[in-house]
Amino acid sequence: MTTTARDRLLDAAVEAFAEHGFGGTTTRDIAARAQMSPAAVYVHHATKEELLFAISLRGHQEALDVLAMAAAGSDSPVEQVASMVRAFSEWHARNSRIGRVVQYEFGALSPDHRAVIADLRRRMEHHMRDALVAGVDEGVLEVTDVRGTARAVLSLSVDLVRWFEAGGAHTAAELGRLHADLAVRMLRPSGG
Amino acid sequence: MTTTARDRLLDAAVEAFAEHGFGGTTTRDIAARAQMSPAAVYVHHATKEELLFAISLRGHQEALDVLAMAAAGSDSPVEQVASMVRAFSEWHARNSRIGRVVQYEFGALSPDHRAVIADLRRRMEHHMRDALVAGVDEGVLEVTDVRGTARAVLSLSVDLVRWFEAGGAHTAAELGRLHADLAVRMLRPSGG
DNA sequence: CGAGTCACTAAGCGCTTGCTTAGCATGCCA
DNA sequence: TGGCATGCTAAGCAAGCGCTTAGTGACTCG
Repeated sequence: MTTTARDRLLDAAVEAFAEHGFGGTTTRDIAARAQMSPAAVYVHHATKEELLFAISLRGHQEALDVLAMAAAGSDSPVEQVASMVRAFSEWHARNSRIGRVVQYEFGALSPDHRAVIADLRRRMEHHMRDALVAGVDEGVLEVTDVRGTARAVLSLSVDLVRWFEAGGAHTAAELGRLHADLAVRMLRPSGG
Repeated sequence: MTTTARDRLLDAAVEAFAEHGFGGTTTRDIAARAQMSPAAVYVHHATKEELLFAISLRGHQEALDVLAMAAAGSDSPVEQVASMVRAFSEWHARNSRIGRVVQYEFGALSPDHRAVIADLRRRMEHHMRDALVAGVDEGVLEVTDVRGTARAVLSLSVDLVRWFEAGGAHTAAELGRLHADLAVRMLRPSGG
């Protein structure tokens, strides 16, 4: 199977990059984790940086899809925010190694690749901002700084890749619920 | 001046580690940024990892102090949380390069050094947890999952090192105020 | 004045790095 | 049956790595 070897390589690279960082990972380490010779890496990817880009692109696209699907699931801005945060946190918990590479190794990408990824990131933030603006318009959310608040809400999900481990104090689903609840409370009008 | 050269080296290492990661930084790069020969690095620090540890230790101690001082400034749990989050976010914004090294390069430390830093991190989380527990006891905060919520509140501050840049859309002080406000709203009892 | 200390450098050692080359087994299509 | 593409490996190249060594000039102190 062609896909299998290529995917084994991607999985190995995710683990290695998450553990040692892009700069601290050797192509020999990636090859060994994928049970291949060092040269096999270059059959599937031209450079180490292209391997990182492949991981980063797929990760960002998946995360963006998660947000888009959650936003599309309701017409109520409050439900949209809750659903986005729950799904985004759950995805980051379930894919915490990919998330770490995606979030921390942005600077290791080439300028061209960085531009592609930056665009995906902008679209993620816009999904959240759109829901906040709609909520303010309808009077169901109270947000003075849309840009800063959207980032803060997304930070709840993103930051968990720094410490999350499967089998720890929280499951992915628990964190999703907790963060969704906290996000909604953050944004609700201060009754008055 | 002895201190000057040593500090120039630490500053150079912070910039280099923040930009390329620990593994992606060469001792030659650090030396060049500090305007010294490569061998001069080893006059002041035995290894590259010890340089990282010196940065990480100082950074964690400063951040812990910031939290401790903020917590000590009031008897009201609500004010404590607001003050801690404001100060913690401001510190992370003003020291975003140090913050990035401190937060992202934990895994590059030796096991011994990692244990020292892990203890400082535990104490940071406990400052926040203590305020949350006090607030729940007094009935001024509503928190069901103290551990998860303490982490979420601190995430607002920590995650900004990923994207913050001086001269961007927000100042450090603005982010401090925004995050403090969001944190308090997150925790206030849902009136009823 | 001479011995010792200190911050520093030029040169380089042994090893590892990202990546290449040459070649081999397998499977597909004419 | 033969030619060619595909997926892989053993070996290795040039460059760069962390760190060491031997030595230098400035300073301190008896």
